[in-house]
Amino acid sequence: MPTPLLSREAVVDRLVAVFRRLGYEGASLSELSKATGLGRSSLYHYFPGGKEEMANAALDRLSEWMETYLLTPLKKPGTPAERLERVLDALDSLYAQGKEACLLGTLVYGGSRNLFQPRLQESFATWIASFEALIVEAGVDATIARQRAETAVVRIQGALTLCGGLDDDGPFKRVLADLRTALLAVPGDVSHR
Amino acid sequence: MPTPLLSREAVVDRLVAVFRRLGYEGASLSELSKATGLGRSSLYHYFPGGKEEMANAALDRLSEWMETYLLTPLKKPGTPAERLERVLDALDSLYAQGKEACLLGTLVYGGSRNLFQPRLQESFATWIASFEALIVEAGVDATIARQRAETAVVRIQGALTLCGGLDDDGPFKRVLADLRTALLAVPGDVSHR
DNA sequence: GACACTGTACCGAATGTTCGGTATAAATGG
DNA sequence: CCATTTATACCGAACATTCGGTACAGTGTC
Repeated sequence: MPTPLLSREAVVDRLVAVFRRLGYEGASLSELSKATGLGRSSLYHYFPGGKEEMANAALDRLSEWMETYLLTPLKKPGTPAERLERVLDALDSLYAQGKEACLLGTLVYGGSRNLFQPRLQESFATWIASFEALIVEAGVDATIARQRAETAVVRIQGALTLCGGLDDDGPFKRVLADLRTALLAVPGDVSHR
Repeated sequence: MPTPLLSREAVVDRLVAVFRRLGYEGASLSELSKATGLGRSSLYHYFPGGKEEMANAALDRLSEWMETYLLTPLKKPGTPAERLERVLDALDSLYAQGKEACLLGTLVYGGSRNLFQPRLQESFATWIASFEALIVEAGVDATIARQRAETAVVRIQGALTLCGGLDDDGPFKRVLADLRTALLAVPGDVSHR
């Protein structure tokens, strides 16, 4: 076969970008075609299931990302604090310092949430769970760790919403900075939750 | 002239509901028509500017709501704690205990954000400002009050995103419960931010 | 020649929007 | 008090466009 101009991975990356920016309903085939440089037929060659399969491929890509940058760091060497640092750096770059939206958020809002909800559910759950594991490992009580992990994801998501609405990446930067110091704070110190 | 079946206010309320549920692109005229009981052309009688004007009417309605339930309570009698209680109750019911999405969030995600961004910006800003005023009044330092107010809105928005993704209203309930006790905590106590 | 891929043309359905027209109720005028 | 006008509320049907999706005839590589 001719060398593809774009690897499948690269194609999916561009799909992800469009879905993040425009949402599921807003991401028309024309837009997806323009963004990938592929004609309609080529898109349907790679994704016979059409737009829905493209969105699922985008979600696959995100799961892959989470595997790499959230779950794997749990098993890597280093203190919990060091590994948290790496995770937050990865999130910072994933969301372009608060300037780009979250694919999960994009799919949560928008009329086709039900199409993807099982996957959204799973993604959010493993996200929280990975934070939780890290916090527990830092010596925090399991119950507190659990709610602290949820709060962390809540704050990141909320910050992204606010950044989009305010057209200002301040909230995201502040949340991330705070999480860096607050997420692993030890039991004696009650200054964070 | 004929008696209207629905007051304009009632019509807008139903439009709001559809936009919240489906987003701007997802809210088709057929859907808006079905929800209001008005034919497509009748909708254009009320909103000559079409779908965009309908969404703006929805945003007007939200501004009205904020005026009533966020800004007015600032000037009402009662301790800051009492007034905060009322504000959070109002938010709890606005979002149906976490089961319904935020119109602002819905418009932030979705490809037509730029159409509404000035209004989104203003809404988020006054929301934060109203919290801030309440916190300051409770005797908290202005700088801390500011960031605490932002965090509160961040957490509410994030919780709503998570509730949608997880199909579970737990996060919203927990955030609201925490805000009830944490938002006005006095300077000596550093247990919240 | 088999295979992976792509461009073109096309489909039915749905999109947002507009037009022509009807029904009703209040206001107007005698 | 009645007839006529006028303003409003609404609908059905059609508008052009775009939607997601398909059929097919290639093209270029192994």
